[in-house]
Amino acid sequence: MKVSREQATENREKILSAAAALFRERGFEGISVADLMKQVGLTHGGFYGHFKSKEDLMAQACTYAFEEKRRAWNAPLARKSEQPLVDFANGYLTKQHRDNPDNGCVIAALAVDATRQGPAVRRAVTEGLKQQIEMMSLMVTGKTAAIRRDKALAAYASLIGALILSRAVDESDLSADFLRAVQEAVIESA
Amino acid sequence: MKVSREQATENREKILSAAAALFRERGFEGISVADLMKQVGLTHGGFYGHFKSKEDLMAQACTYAFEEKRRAWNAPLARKSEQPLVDFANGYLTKQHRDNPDNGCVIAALAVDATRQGPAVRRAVTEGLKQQIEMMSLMVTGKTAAIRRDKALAAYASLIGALILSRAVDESDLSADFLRAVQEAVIESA
DNA sequence: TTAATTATATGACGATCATCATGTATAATG
DNA sequence: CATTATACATGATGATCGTCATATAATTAA
Repeated sequence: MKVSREQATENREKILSAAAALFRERGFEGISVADLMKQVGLTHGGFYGHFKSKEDLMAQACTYAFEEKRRAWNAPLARKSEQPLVDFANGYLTKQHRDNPDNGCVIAALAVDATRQGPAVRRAVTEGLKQQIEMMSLMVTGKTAAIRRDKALAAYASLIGALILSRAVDESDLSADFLRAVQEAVIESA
Repeated sequence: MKVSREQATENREKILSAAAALFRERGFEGISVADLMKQVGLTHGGFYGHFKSKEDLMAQACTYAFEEKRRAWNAPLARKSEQPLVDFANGYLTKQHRDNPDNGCVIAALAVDATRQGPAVRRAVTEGLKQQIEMMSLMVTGKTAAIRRDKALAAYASLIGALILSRAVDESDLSADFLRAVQEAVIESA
């Protein structure tokens, strides 16, 4: 059955959106092409009309998810907060974010997975990460751009580390401690 | 073919050791039972004489790897270094460590994977992580034990974050920058 | 309206996987 | 030495996977 050109474009977008969520939630290998298409309401065969391969989708879904998050995370800068980094960290290191990876940070959810994927995925992840770092460079203070960049690199490593650890442990107190301890460390360093 | 009881124990140990390395290198799903056994020089059938399931092996391999690393990473404390945290970070944030995950930090390699595994794996990872945090609490300074623990939590998040990011990106300059920036941040905070 | 195009559905392919049943040769036991 | 126990080998099972060939039906173009 064919579908209007408009509908087809919408379907493609739905696949991307569902993949961006499911990959973050379950990892790249945690969702099959068939299951993904089922979630979108299509059958598996149609997938290859939209994407060259599953790996092609992985890369595009990462880029899609990065763009999706960029606007939301730029809020502290957009509203010209006095302490944008602290605001950003406060939003990033929440239980809400920890418990909803499907709508969360691409890096925290998929960076390790991406290490084991092909060049296209690595490329997409690196580009998204670099844009994140650029954004965070605007949130820190420092005499030179190089100093600000280093601060951003270190701060981002802290944030994704804390989120990953808070997700990995099976003790809720310890999980919360990671979020809080790094939040306080960010505040202190600001 | 049967094998001496001693040889069987040795084989079990070899499976654990190989799994601890291969899981860290490729992720839990990145190595099959058959391939793992081949690396050890055995066939896949014998596996289930040693382990209840692959997930059982995952959990045991994590515990094995944690113990393997504990001694090495305790060195700065054992030699009563003046700045044990800095020494530890200097060893942790190296290209050598980045490029050899199979012999490296269990958490940096498998924490995200573990999030998607069953209770046994989560348990093993949480226990290993807690011991790491305890060790790092002895490397930092602070008035109370609670303060030292918070410092250790934050420092560890930074370290694993930096290592994960340095492994994920496909630009060697950026990769090195993550290692260096966090190294400097640790030195500064000490 | 007719013809060409194409988005999706159906079904199949070969590969890979975890797991298990069974066979076999050797160690352990007496 | 004879018997039993068992560690491992072989091979099979059913499930799942990515991918593709083909069919179908509806849109688009003429």
